[in-house]
Amino acid sequence: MAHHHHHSHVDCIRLVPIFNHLNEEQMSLIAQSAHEVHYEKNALLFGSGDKDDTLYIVNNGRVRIYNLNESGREQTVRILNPGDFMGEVAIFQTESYHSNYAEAISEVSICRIHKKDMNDYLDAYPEIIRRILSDVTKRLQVSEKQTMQVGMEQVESRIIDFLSEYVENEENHTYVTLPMSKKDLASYLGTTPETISRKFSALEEKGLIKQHTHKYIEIFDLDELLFSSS
Amino acid sequence: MAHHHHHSHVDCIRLVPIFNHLNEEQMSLIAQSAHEVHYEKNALLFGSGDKDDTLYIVNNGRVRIYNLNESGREQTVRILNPGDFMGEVAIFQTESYHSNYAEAISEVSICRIHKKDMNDYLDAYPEIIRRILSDVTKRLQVSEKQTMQVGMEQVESRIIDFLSEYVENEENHTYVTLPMSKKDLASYLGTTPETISRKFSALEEKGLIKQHTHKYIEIFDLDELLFSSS
DNA sequence: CGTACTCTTGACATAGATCAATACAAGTGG
DNA sequence: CCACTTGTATTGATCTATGTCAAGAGTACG
Repeated sequence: MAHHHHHSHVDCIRLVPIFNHLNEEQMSLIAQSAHEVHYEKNALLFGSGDKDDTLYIVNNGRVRIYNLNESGREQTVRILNPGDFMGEVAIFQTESYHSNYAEAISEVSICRIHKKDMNDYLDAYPEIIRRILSDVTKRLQVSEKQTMQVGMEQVESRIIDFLSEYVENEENHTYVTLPMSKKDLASYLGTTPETISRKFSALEEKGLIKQHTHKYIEIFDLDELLFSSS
Repeated sequence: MAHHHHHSHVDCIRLVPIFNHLNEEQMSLIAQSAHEVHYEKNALLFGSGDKDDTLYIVNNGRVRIYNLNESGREQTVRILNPGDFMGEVAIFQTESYHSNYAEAISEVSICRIHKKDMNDYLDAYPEIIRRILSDVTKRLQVSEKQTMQVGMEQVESRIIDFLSEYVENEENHTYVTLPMSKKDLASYLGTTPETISRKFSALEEKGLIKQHTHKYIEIFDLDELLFSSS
């Protein structure tokens, strides 16, 4: 399922915000203790309750983190892109158990660094831990916002808010390329695919957006769209 | 509204998990740069968007952190007890703005430490930042769990889950003393006071709990209660 | 002891979940 | 490169949990 490569220099260290302030020499030292691992699409990298003591850094591809409730519904927590890391729960707390699930949503290459090694680097280069803290703090902020949205806002507002975070502009076209399937978007926004589908259709009927393909959505008037949600 | 005291030794440093591994001398050094501030019940310590660059440590009393959505509904994010800290968003990220609201839910005394001073201590005593990271990581985990619950679970399950985290035992009595008003509980669980009220009544009718006072709730059979939610 | 919350209960409205059937898209193997 | 299979997306019909509005009861506090 997962197959291993060994390089003397592992590229991913160089790309990652938590390490890229280091010099070449320092980075290649760290790289030596990192294992590169590949996963195919849909592979489960780890599950809730798994004992583990490595930090995962995404080198290539995308990973989805989610939780399961008792009735088996999934709540997507976040999507990791290259340069993002995960598994810090297992590293920075005394109990080394994962609290959620990580799934490859494309072919993925990952660098894994052991807790023990990581601790050495944290001691040697204190800037690393500051960057990690900054990242985790940011994520806490995002997570708290997501909690509020999921608990208090109508689905339509959540969608609009989500879209507004992914808008791009190009020669007076405003559009969004959804970073995940609508199924996963539903899970991220705490609703069902059916409801997502209906709400997108509703926005389209109101003339606010146009769905060119399932993932490519044109936005006619962003301000009006934002206004309509409040 | 808030009145200031100056002590050469500020007690709160001693009590706080992120500092209490330091020796007396180190703690009193830090204490010297900490300001103790008192707030009365219902005072707002800070609001979303406020520029600020201090870390807040709760010395006495309880503080509620919440967010507001556009329609003015509050989502309670967490309740701080003595020893807990907040405001790390403003400290550990480059932009020094609060992203949520903090309100005293009792009379409160707080220690405030400036970003600049804090950074010095982080450099001098690296263990502090590790403890902070561990705390923030833990909170991220809790927040992600809360997101899932608010998004995916029925209100009754959320209540039961909440109760199960606060159960105490005493001479074959199982009970919960609610750490906040039902109004605030509603906000924490992403619902309304009315719904909370109804669900508690429903649990009582099913013979699973008995509400002796508004905040003191006896639980007859915890296992059965937990079972009934799944 | 009365003013002001918080809490409870009722009646009613509705957003969104669920179930089911069909259409679309993408990936696979011949 | 085209059938075929599998998963994703859409749309409709129905059901239900929970929100909203309103009125009364309980509690706490000055």
